[in-house]
Amino acid sequence: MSREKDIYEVIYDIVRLIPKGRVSSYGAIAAAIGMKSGARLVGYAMNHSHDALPYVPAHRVVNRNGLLTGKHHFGSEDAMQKLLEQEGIKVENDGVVDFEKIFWNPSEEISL
DNA sequence: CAAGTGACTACAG
DNA sequence: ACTGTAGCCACTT
Repeated sequence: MSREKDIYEVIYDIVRLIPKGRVSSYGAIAAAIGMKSGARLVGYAMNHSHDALPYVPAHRVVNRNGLLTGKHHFGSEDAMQKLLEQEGIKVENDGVVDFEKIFWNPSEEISL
């Protein structure tokens, strides 16, 4: 347990910064923190996000295709889709509708 | 120190 | 178009 902020915590912060009604991709977040090829790390971090506090809206994070690849980790396969729909995001065939339109780029927010 | 893991991404067949 | 394999990074044991 390092006193320093682990990369995971940084990822959690990014995910928490995702505004309601928007979604982001693992690769985008990874690139935002400087690991443009560390998409897997983001996914791995999300897996631990269940212990992260405050709550991490991991349901707003999808793969590059906009597919709810991590829905299985929410306990119920419909849980993630349900959460997204509650935020006004339409989900169809396990994929976010208009993903490119509601896509939130963390790099732009972080650079600010 | 080395090997294993994972909610990804890209390229090849 | 779809399936399979490889590369990638940081953390854990």
